[in-house]
Amino acid sequence: MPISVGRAAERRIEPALLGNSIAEDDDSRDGLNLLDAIGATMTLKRDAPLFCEGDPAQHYYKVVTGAIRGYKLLADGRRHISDFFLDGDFIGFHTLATHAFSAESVRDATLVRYDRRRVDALVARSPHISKCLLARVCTELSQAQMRMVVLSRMTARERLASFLARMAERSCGKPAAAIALPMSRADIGDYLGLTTETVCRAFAQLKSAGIIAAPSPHEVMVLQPGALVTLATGA
Amino acid sequence: MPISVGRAAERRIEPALLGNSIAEDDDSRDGLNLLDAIGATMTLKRDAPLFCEGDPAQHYYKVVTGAIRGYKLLADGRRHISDFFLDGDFIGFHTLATHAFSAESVRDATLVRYDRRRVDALVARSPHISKCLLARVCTELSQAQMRMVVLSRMTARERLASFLARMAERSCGKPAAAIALPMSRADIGDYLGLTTETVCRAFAQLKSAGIIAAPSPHEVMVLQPGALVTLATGA
DNA sequence: CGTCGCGTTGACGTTGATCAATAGGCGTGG
DNA sequence: CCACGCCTATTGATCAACGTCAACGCGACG
Repeated sequence: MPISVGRAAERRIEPALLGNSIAEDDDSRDGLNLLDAIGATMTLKRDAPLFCEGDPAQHYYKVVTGAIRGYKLLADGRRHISDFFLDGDFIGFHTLATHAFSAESVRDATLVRYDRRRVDALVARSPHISKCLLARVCTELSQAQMRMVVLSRMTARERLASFLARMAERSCGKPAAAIALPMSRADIGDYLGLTTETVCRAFAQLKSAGIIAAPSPHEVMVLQPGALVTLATGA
Repeated sequence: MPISVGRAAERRIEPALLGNSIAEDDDSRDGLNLLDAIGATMTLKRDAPLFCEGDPAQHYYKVVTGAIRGYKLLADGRRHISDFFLDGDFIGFHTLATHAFSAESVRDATLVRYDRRRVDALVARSPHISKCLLARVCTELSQAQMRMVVLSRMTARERLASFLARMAERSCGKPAAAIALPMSRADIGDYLGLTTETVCRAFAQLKSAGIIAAPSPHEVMVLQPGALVTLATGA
């Protein structure tokens, strides 16, 4: 979720190509931050559930610290991780009546919880927030389509590269600094449609190619960002 | 792809818990049908392009007859079909400034084309349409997450079963009637993350298991709907 | 100090991809 | 109407990527 840095709140509304329905220079983060007033802080222990697929959705959430995994299970236990939610990410704003996936914490986490009815009331009253919300959901849909390409057509090495490129992009604090990977190899595997072992081997391949270095299993340094992106985009 | 009920239900939006942000009633299709007044009919020859990924989005579309495939390409030509759009489907309502995927016709098609600015103006003036739109995009996102499970964790046979179950659900005219499959085996493969040959073999497996019958390569009859759904849901 | 959980590596099996050949439908042109 | 050619579907044979099973190392924690 590449959240572009938002602009000042007061922004001219362009009736241009996008008309009024979707904001192009999306300051949806700022828009949704207006919700903070009605949020309540909560904490979650490692591996603790946040909600389950199919549960009626009563709340929205924002991650403050820690990491949450959203996942879906097949009847026989096969798991797919829909998304990792890290610092600053919103969870659940695209849910309809019930949650479309389960969510639990990867590690100890603190969240802000928003009462759904109060948020919805706020959204209904503010066209600006409403636009931000729609733009955010559209962006997520577009990203989901990109992930489908990864899952359906990329090799293990390319999948891992695309995952690491996304993580690097997110933690864009310092360039050549180590990226934190809070999740386990099994989590990464379930996110990429691979097994733990294949993820390990893909890590080994990227390391021996000199593209990344891994001071520890949960830290990665990108040595050749260009090569990583090339792999990640399937060139 | 919700394998359960009919097409109307798929588009239905639950009233509960949605507060004011999302439709209270289930007529998102009706809501968007209000747009018909500003649409213009057009036709497209087989394999003709409708728009390309990255192009500025000037129009929205609705399929009247025929079939459209939306797809994304990797640099080296690997293709993933994001979705097939069949009779009655809307295309592009979740696009931001530019198209997130390319689209071309699977066979001769007729569409309704909507000018984007006029639609957006309409959306901006009508909270009802706006709610329908948001609900629709949320539903699509949820379906995309289901497809990711299919692509990341299911076998070839299960993937094909899930595709056929979706097609059966869509053409829910007569129960035991033949389902039309307008697209080629290669298209189905690119939709499911498989090769043409593997799709053929999966068809052969489902046929020899007595789950389906295929009067012709582009028609399928579901003989055991229960078995198909069981496979499709990964039980 | 022992155990447990996770990561890593190795050996081997299986699924689906690749390569290749054949068959069938359909349109075109004779 | 028939012959030809092209495109797609199908099937077979082989290959490779990834999954499975297993062993081991290492750090955390009791």
